[in-house]
Amino acid sequence: MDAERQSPGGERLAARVHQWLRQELMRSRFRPGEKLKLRDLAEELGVSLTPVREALARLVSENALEQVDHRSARVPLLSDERLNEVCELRMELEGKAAERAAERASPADADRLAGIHARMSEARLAGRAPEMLIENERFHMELCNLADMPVLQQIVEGLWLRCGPLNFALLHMRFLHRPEEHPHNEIIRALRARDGALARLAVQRDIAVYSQAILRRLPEINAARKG
Amino acid sequence: MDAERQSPGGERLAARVHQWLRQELMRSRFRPGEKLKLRDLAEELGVSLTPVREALARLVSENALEQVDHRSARVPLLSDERLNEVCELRMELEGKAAERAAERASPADADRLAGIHARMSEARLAGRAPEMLIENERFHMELCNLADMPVLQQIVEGLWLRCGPLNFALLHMRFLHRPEEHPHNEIIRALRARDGALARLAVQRDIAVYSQAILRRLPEINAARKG
DNA sequence: GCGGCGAATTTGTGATAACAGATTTAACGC
DNA sequence: GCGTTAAATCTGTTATCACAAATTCGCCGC
Repeated sequence: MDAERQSPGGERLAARVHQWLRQELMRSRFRPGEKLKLRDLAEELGVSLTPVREALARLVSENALEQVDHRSARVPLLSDERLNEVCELRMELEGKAAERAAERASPADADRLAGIHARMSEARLAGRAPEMLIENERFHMELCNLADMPVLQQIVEGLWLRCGPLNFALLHMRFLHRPEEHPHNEIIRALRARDGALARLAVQRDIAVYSQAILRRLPEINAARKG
Repeated sequence: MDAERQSPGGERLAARVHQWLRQELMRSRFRPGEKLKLRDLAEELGVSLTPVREALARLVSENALEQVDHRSARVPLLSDERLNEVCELRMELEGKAAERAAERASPADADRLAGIHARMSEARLAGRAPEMLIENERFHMELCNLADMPVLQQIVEGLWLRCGPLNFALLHMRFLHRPEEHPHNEIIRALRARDGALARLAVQRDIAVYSQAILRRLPEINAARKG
């Protein structure tokens, strides 16, 4: 770690740690309730405490982590009510984003979204579940991006980050939708038809199904929090 | 500053700096475009760079500040579009909060809100403009609180924080509403009548008027950013 | 005067060390 | 054996230091 002391590419170390942690969180590497330790993370990444500390502080601010006793940071445990609230807000905000996206998307945008969904379906059929999660996130983020509302997009990203640690429960789950009637397909159709209302309903249906599926598993997710 | 070296009351220094900066931001002490310097703030507060650094990192995460060139943090400049987006989201989210608040608020809750509004009106008539801003914020936050949706409340707080630095423009402004028809009064009536739809509309009207007023001043706000 | 170049200062970043509170471990007494 | 307590360790917080990138300032040549 002495080899490249100061960040050479103008890239800040703290930002890299932050990004890395964010990704690991979305990949459900850490379980709800797990405590993240400064020195462990610093050693694994080969950096000092300082950038890790800054990254954790930022993640706490984003509510991706919570400060347990004014001391250490841990992955939050979501109660039923809290998960319901997050999903309700996602339906509200992603619904609005989808509506606006449908009103402004070009055919090329719709194609791009279709490509993401195709890769996601392919990953699912091939059993590459983590990749499926990543592509699913990409689909929703790209849809938000098409709405051209950056503040809204940041808020939605924050809401996703809260649910990330729960998604490992999806890894061993059966299909949530039958492929031919996946809400993503309907979203893509809505974009092509410039039908805002349809896009909103489709994305809300997608979230509702996700919400129900996770909610059923929530007891066992929160029970196995000793690790 | 050597007097109480280590935080005695179990209070973290970084948290205190964060809270202090947040409040100064809401009181419009710093102008949009102004750069916040680590060593200046550290000296003013009598602490070292470390806690200031963490506080700034958190505020950047909350989008209360922005990182300008991957280096220093500054108070964001809001474009017309951005301000419009923030206000649109506030109307959406605070509208929802008001609706839920109206469905669950007790008469005592309505009284409390009426008390806050009374203090706000009093401060305004007495010419204590900064106090008026504080009480106005308190009114909206308390309304969100009554909705019993903590995630929603956090998001709304974040949106307020983005507008905080703009509010100094309100200090020298004429009344936005004639006192007898202030939307806050209608909100209180809606709470007493358990009328969710009315509460939503009233809060949205309040925000819309605010939005228009600030929007008119935005050019001069952003012009005087040499600070 | 004016423009560009280089040194000095400013400013943020990361590592390290000292420290305090909490937790774990160990030992002792009963 | 069991409970209590004290020592050792773990863990997060802060201050200080060293360093690099950016900015500022001043000097020189034209």
